[in-house]
Amino acid sequence: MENLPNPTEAELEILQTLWQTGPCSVKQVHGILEKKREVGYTTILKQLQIMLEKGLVQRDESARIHLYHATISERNTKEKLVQKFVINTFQGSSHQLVMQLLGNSVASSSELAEIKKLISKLEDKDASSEII
Amino acid sequence: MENLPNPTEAELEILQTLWQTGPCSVKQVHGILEKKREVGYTTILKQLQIMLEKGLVQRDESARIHLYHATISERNTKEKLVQKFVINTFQGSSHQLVMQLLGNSVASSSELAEIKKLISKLEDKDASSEII
DNA sequence: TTTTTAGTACGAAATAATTCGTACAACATT
DNA sequence: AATGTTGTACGAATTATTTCGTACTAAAAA
Repeated sequence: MENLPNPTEAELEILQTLWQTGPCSVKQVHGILEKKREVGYTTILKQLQIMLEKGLVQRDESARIHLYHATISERNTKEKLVQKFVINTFQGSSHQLVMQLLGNSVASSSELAEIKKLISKLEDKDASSEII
Repeated sequence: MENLPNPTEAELEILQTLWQTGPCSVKQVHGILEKKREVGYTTILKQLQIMLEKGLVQRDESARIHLYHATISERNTKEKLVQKFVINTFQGSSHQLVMQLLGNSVASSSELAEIKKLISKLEDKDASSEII
């Protein structure tokens, strides 16, 4: 349970690739990211090396072509990032953020339904804890 | 309608102060922020000067003590920051972010009620647009 | 008028983040 | 074996962010 630093923006972009694709060579990561924006091969290589130093990724060096994989889970990483964002931007009030998200983004009706379902579940939990 | 850069983390901290308190001198901002963390007076001064250059704040120089105020609205700024965050972290899916927020943060029942109310309103809007 | 106080301006150091050029190494092909 | 191809390593430039020391200026106090 080490305490790794939060990934930076560029690092997160690479992590997303690794989460989605699984273990990747530098070339693979570069190929994927280059479709989104122009970026040099060695830039990605260097990023991955830095992330290795930080412990954000590990690599399999048994073959000549090293394969990198994320050492932190998508779920956990995003939770931390969200937490930090909420503190910085909404002084810790995630409720405010939810309200703004609902107000701005046009959620589809199926998405709204899903959210309502989750809320009901939460309310049930709430109610049962009140009984104690 | 200029297009100003998004504030950095330290800049946002200062903006929050200005939004909450209204026009402030450097000393006032410093006084407020120093309660949260140790920070030098000239650091805040310099930040405000940089923010002035960027156009994030304006100042009233008519008196000896300059008064700074935000040029960008809290609402608008946070919308942009949220948008960027959602793109970086959730590939643009604000729905995912909402679900994670609800799942993690323990919302109070009154907050949940408020969210439900907003959803109903959104569903009404949705329904009326479907009729077309 | 001299001195002290309270402010702003300026420059620049420290740190972090991002990017890439060049060199070197291993493998494949001729 | 010689040559080309495809990797990794290393160093360093660039840019953004954050911080603060020192100098200067205007006002207030003595």
